[in-house]
This record gives sequence, structure tokens and C-alpha cells, in this order.
Amino acid sequence: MPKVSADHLAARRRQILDAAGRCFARDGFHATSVHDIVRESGISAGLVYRYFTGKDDMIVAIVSEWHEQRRAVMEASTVDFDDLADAYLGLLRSIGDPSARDGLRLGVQVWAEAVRSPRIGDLTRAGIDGPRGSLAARVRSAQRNGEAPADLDPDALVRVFIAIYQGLVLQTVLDDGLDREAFVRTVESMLDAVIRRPPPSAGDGDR
Amino acid sequence: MPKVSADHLAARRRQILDAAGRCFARDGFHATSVHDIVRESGISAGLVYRYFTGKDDMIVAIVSEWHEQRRAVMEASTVDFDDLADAYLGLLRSIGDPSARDGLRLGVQVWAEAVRSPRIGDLTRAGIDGPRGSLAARVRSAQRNGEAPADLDPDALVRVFIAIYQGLVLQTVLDDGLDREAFVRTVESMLDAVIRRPPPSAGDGDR
Amino acid sequence: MPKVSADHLAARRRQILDAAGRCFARDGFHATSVHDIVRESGISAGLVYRYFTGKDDMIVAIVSEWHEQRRAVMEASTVDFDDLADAYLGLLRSIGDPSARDGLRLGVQVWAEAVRSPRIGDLTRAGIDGPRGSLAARVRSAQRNGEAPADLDPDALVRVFIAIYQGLVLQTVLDDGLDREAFVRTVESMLDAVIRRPPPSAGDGDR
Amino acid sequence: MPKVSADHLAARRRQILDAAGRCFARDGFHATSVHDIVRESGISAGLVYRYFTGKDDMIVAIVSEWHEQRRAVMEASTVDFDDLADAYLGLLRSIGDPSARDGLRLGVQVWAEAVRSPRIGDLTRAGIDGPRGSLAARVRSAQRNGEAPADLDPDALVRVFIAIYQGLVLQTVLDDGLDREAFVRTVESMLDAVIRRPPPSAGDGDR
DNA sequence: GATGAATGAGATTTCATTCAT
DNA sequence: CATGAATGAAATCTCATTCAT
Repeated sequence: MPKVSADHLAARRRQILDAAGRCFARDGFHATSVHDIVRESGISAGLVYRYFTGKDDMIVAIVSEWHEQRRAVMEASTVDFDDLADAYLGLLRSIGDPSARDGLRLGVQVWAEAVRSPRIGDLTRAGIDGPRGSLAARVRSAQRNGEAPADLDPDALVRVFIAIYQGLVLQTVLDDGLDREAFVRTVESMLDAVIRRPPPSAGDGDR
Repeated sequence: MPKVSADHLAARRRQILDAAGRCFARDGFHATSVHDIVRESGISAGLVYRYFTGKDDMIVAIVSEWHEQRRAVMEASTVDFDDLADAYLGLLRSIGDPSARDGLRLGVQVWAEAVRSPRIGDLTRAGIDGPRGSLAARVRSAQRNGEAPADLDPDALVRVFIAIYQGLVLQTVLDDGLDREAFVRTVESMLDAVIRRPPPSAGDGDR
Repeated sequence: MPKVSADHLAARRRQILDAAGRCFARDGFHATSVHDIVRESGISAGLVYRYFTGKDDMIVAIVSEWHEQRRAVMEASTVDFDDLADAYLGLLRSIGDPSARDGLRLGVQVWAEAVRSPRIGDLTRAGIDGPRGSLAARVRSAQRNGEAPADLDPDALVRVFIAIYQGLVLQTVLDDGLDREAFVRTVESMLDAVIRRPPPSAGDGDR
Repeated sequence: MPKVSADHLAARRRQILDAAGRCFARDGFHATSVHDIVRESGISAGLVYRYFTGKDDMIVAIVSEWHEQRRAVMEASTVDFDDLADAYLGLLRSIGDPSARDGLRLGVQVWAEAVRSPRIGDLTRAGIDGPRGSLAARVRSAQRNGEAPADLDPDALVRVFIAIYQGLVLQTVLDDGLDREAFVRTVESMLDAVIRRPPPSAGDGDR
């Protein structure tokens, strides 16, 4: 009785999503045909529609999963490193990982789709707001502990560093000539200057 | 001899490109049909093909023009303001201009297309490299003049500020809740800390 | 030796045919998918094909059964009532029975399919010819007994009353506003006038 | 400037509708594919969708037109003949016209679709109610003039004769062996008996 | 020059049916 | 026996592009 195992079903779904992810990363959502995904996955056209109600459903699944992965990476980073700045720099460095390539390309497509589709826009806002909120909370906590200057606007600060992350993703994907390490070192010096900066006054140190 | 004045031809072309720009900004390149552009422009389908060889040609024209406009804005900024940092901050602030909305949305679509199409990728790299190079040159010149710390990597620094620009465009377009002024102020404080920062100690005393 | 009782097999077949009948009555033969029947019956797709060679086979079975049921009702009517006209009027009245609804709707679909499919056409002609023939025989017998005017064409007469039956089925199914009782009374008065009509003039009979 | 003439557009639409009518008459609405209509009409697939929003739209157009044609025939009949009964008998006889074949077959498909589709059901009820109402009005007027017995229910009477019409259409289309002339003569004798029946008075004997 | 009717390849999705489990 | 996952052909509809007028 081939009510096949849940594992099998999950594996099939994965097979389709992986193929879709590759196709979408390569060509974007609207220049990829369902047939492209069928070909890439090695699965028949009909079967795809037992796992997804349609192409839009696949896009939603891919986008959700993409944000979930980013969130997981973020979380892992901030657990591994106890210093938030180090965690962030690690995150930037991980962008260079060749295995991340497809994920980056997909991310750019996700942003483009988020701009035009309310549905994907909502998913994307939700996917960014979560990490953004928890980062801001950590900045606020660092401010309370005196580890960060009290005059910084935590929300804006986090947004700026997210922007740097987004821009780096974009430049990585667009431009092979990018010297990522120099980029990260520059960001590091900015972090040092802004967050770990010495108390503003002169001669404070000797007291 | 042309049967119609060059002005007329240019105006027609403009009419089509404006319509295409609006459509592409709204829906991206591949979810916009030529018929959408025909409808938006009020020009007949056949005529569109006398001004462009096809949809790809329109995309190329729109992308080229988009980069040209960015370059022009950049140039204008750095002429208006004699201080580079002020010019940059002005550029960031101009992102909030409601009249820029379509341009921002289009930019996100351009990036997404640049990732998948070699042709658009080349255009985009060229479009970014120009401004990037001239900015880096100006940073180097500032370093020579002692207006900026000599230990900064000019190329990386420019890339970081371009990344911030790109990220702000993205966040502006995705998220209505963004407090752009706080964002820019935070960037300003970073610029102050990194570029306009006081020479590292010694010599402070003279104030 | 069968692994499963004949009863079981028959019950399964019934289960499928009942579901198919409901689906076909609701949506016609070609707007009903096999999957619809699978869903409605609660039986798996694979199993359906062990009872029927395909969708066409189900259609044939449903149509045969439908004609068989009509024939049975006809037969029952003419047994219950010893007067043929009363039997017919009872038949017309039974059309209003709410439990007959699906059967009527199915009938209309059968007629439509009979028109386009030679196979179903043959089945339908056979299904109608039987009752038609036996009704005509009874009319002829009534004529011989002097219970019906001799100048009537028995075949045509029967066809007319079948037509009235068919038209009433159609109108019942199409039009909720139909006053069926008035319809049947009118038919009754026609029957009286045509079949039970008084000998054309007094004293004619004895010549 | 090929904003082609209105005549041309109308002719194209006709070309498609004629092809669709033939296909639908032959195979019903749901066993006819759009491609069948494309092939039958000799028009390209894309063009069909400039004249109709989709297959459903073609079905609606065909059904509307079918009812309109019936109505026109009805009207013509009752103008040509000043006696309503003669007009009706002429209508029945016209069913045998070989050129009417497709129309009859289409009618059966229309009835089947009217049963399952609310949209077509509404169209069909509207298409029948018009002629039905005007026939009933004429019967009532005949009753006032003493040309028809006052004890008949005009609405029910009309419904019965519509049923006869419908049944004859069905039998004509299903059964080549039908002796239509005998059928019509029988209906005629019924009309005579019911409508033109002699006043039930005494004094018949003198004939 | 300008139009928009016309094309047919290709997109998405559904269907009847089979077969491994 | 029974299941429902799997198939791939076919259905409906859209698209970029051409060309007669």
C-alpha cells in the first residue's frame, strides 16, 4: 500500500524545492518556467502539483525557506560569538563562502519579488523584522551594560548594518572583483570607531 | 531624409521608455509583458518595434538609462557640495524623495536582472564602476590632502558606502516604516567617526 | 477462487457507481474527472480501475443502469395500475419526487452524451425502444379491445407521450417554478380527449 | 492602418462562433477543446482570445445565440400562420429540416449544460420563459375570443406543448427511425381534440 | 509613419491511467 | 486486495513579434 513514508514525501518536496531554488537563483522567479524546474528536478510535471498548488506556491515556499535560513544563520552567529560585533563580521565573511553563492543570488531575486508582490513583500518584511528586532534588543542591552555608546539610535544602527550586509550580498553577486576581506576590515574599523569607540572626552583614560 | 523630425522620434522613444520604466518598476522585467508597455504608453505594438528591436532591447535601454541617471545624480551631488561626506549624505537623503520612488523600485529590478543576465550584468558593473572609481579617486585625493585618514583602504571604503546606499534603497522600497532621517544621522556619525575622526591622539591638546 | 466474496465485489462496484452517478448528475460526464469520482466514492484511484477499464466504461455502466432503472419503473407502473393512462400519469407525477432529482439530472446528461457518442447512443436507443415497444403493444391491444380509438397510430402516440415525459423531465430539472400538478392535469385532460374520448358520435359504434 | 473594418471583425467572430457551434453540436461543450475550434475555424489559437475571453465566453455566446434563434423562429412562425395551432405544428415539422440538424444537437447540449452551470441555466430559463410567456398570452387571448376552451390552464398547456417540442427534438436527434410526420399528425389530432374540440354540447348526432 | 490583427510557440495546470509497494 | 504516487499527454490561455493595410 504505497501511502509512501513521510520521509519519502519530505524528500520529494525537498527535491523539488532544491531544483526550484537553483532555477530561481539562476534566472529569477518569472524567467524560470515550471518546466525548467521539472527538468532540473527530474520529477514529472504532474507530480509537482501534488506538492505545490502552483508556481506561486513554490515561490512562497522558497522565499519562506530563504528567510528561515537567514534567520538560522543569524541566530547561530550570535550564539557562536559572544561579542555581537564579531558575530556580525563573521556573518559578512560567510558571504564569501562559495557554497553560499546560490543563496545570495536567490536573495537578490527575493528582494526584487518582494518589491512587486504584496505576498512576498509581507514574507520578506516579516523575515527581516525578526532578526532586526533581536539585533536592536541586543544593542540596547549592550548600551545598558555600558558596552556601547548610549547616544546611538539602536534601530537605525541595526538598519545601517543590515544595509551593509545587503549591499555586500549585492556586490558579491554582481562583481567577482570584489575584495571582500578589505571590505570586512573596513567595516570592522567602522564598528570599532562607532561602537567600541573610546569615551568621547580627552584625558578621560587616566582617571 | 527622415519623414518625421528627430524631435518627434526622440519624443516617441521617450514615451515608450517612460511607460516601460513605470511597468518595469512596478512588476519587474519578466512579469511585464510588451502589451503592458503598449497599453501604458498608448503607442501601438507595431510602432514599439520600430524604436526597439524587442523587449530585451527595451530592457537594455532602461537599464542603461537608469545607470546614467544615477551617475548624473552622483556627479551633481559632488558638484553641489564641496565636501564629499556632505554630498554622500545628501544622496542618501534624496532617496526619500517621493518622486524617486519608481527609480528605486526599478533599481532593485535592475540588480536582480544583472544577476541573471550577462548583458545587464555588464551594464550594471560598468554603471557602478564609474562612480565607484571617481569616488575612490576623491578619497585618495582627500587622503593626500590630509582630509582623511591615510590608513583607510579607499576602494573598500567606497564599497562600504555604496553598500549602505544600496541597502538603504532596498529598505526604503520594502519597508514604509523606515525612519530614514535616523538612518542618515547614524551614517553621519559613522562618517564623522571614521573619516573626519580626529587624528589618533597627540595634537589634540591644542584645542 | 476469488479472494474476496462476490458480495464484497458487488458492494465496491456499487460504491463506485453511486459516486459516479452523483458526480455525473451534478456535472455531466466530461466535466467530471475520475479524481472527482475517487474523492466522492472514498475509493482509491487504482481500485477503480480494477472494477472498470476506464472512465468510458463507467459511463457505459451508469448509462445502462439508468436505462434499466427507467425500464423497471415503467414496468412497475404498468403492473401497479391496470389502466395504462393512469400508469402513465403516475409516472409523470413521480418525476416530482425529490428523491428522483439526481436521476433526472443524470437523464439529461445521458441524452446529451447519446447524441455525441455512438456507443451511448446505441445504449440509449435500446433503452428507450424496449419500453416504447411494449407501450405500443399495449396500445394496440387496447385498440383491439375497443378501449382506445382504432384510428390512432400507436407508435406515434407512444412517442408523443414519451416526448411529454422527456420534456417534463427537462423542465423539472431546469425550472423550479414549474407547477407540475397543473402540467399533469393538462396531460390528463389530453389523454381523456384523445384516448378515452367518447365514440365520435352517439350510436356510431353499433354500425 | 489596420484597425480593420467592423464588418471584418464581425465576420471573424462569426467564423469562430460557427466553428464552435459545429464542434459543440458534434461533441458537447466539455469534450470539445479550444484547439478543436481553432482547427475547425482555421483561425489561430491566439486570435480566438481576442474575440472571446475564454472557452466559457464562447459557450455563453453560443447558448445565447441558440436561444435567440429559437425565439426568432418562434416569432416568425406565429407571424406566418395566423392560427396558433398551425404555427405550432409548422414548428414541429421544421424540426425535420436537415439544415436544422446541428441546431437540434446543439440544443440537447445546451439543456445538459443548463442543468450543471448556473450561468447557462439562467440563460436557458430566460430563453425559454420569453416564448413561453408570449404563447401563454396568446392562448389566453384565444380563450377570451372563444377560440379555445376556457377551462384549460394556459400556462400548463403551453408547457405541455413545449415538452412535446423538446421531446421531439430529442427523439429526432437520437433516433433516425422516427416517423416525424406520424408524430406531428398525432399531435395535431391531440390539438384538435383539446383545443379545437367541439363544444361539448348536444346536437352532435346530426352529422 | 502607424496600427492592431494575426500568429504559433510556449506557459501553467489538469487529466486519465499505471504500477511499485 | 488496495493504495495513491507517479507519469506525460493534452488542455487552456498568454506572449513576443510580424505584417497587411
